[in-house]
Amino acid sequence: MRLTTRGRYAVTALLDLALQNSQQESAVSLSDIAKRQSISISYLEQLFSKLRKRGLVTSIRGASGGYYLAKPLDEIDVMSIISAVDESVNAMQCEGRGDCQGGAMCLTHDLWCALSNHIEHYLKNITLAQLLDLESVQSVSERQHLIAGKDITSITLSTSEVNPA
Amino acid sequence: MRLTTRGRYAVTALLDLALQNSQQESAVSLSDIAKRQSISISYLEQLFSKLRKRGLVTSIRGASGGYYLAKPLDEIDVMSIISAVDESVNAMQCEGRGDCQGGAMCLTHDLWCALSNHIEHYLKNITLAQLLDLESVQSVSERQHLIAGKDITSITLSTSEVNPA
DNA sequence: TCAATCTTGACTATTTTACTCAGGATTAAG
DNA sequence: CTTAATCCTGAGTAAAATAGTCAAGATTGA
Repeated sequence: MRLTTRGRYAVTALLDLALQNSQQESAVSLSDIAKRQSISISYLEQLFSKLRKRGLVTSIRGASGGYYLAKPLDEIDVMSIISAVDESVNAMQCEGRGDCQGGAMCLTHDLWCALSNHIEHYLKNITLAQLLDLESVQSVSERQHLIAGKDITSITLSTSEVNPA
Repeated sequence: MRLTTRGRYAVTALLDLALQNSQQESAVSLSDIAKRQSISISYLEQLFSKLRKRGLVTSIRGASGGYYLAKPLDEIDVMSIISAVDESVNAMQCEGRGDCQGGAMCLTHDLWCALSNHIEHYLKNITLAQLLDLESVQSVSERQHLIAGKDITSITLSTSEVNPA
């Protein structure tokens, strides 16, 4: 199982790209994203290389080049982003093969298998479109001068049923 | 976010302990668990030290000593086990403080916050008692000679709604 | 032309993981 | 009382992963 800052950076960067794309016609350069989100350009280059190979972004080379989202906002989910930059989001060391314990299945195989599926399903159902609508994303992006302030209705992630506290 | 093999080993070991406790009166030694689950004794000692400090197991020192579960099976959930041996299962680097980006909240703060809550809630609702009832745990433990074979009704983890495939 | 940008791949410091090792404390059994 | 089995503690370590940096090149708008 890997849910590290790398995946987080990737989602943040794509969210920034999405916000900027909505404000301007031209491609968005990595140096812009780097400044705004406090991520090093070199590191972003690494991440975007993988994102491009997975078909999540398209690139324009040369001066005034940069990146665009390759798909509509509601067709890019968080799971795709994370799995593009991390090798796996799999909680199982046997990668589903069931040979955890010297070729045989270990006691907790099914537990980790179910957990992986659970997380995967959860992240697959959150798209960039949904994230953009979040109130918190709106307010943070205003602070970062990504977009102009606008009236929004308060939208929350559908986690009320899993976070009753 | 940390869901590594360490947490896995801990759950596996406690599951072994639970199974053995149900078969014998005496305390279960780490060397027994080590043999059956292919985990080194030294590593188990490290894990059980943390599990004891969290009140999940009780120990008996000296010859023919060992461990018992400190609570009933249905009061020990997977989340407690994992958080006992891993520092955190928190997907956020700011640990919920919201100072992800140089003191301010980053764009994806709420997403990771929701994800953490989601996983946490999921794992809190799986207890050792439930795991013991799993058909796969039963069959694996029979292979490991932990328990005698017995007729069981097929019970599955309640993941059908998250794993439709 | 040239400066901005993407592209690629190698390199590196730090941290985490998954252990091992050594020695001490405790206690049931002989 | 002695001994062996066990828990207990803390330090040490090799390998892997993470989170980057660095250098050199390719492309292209201005």
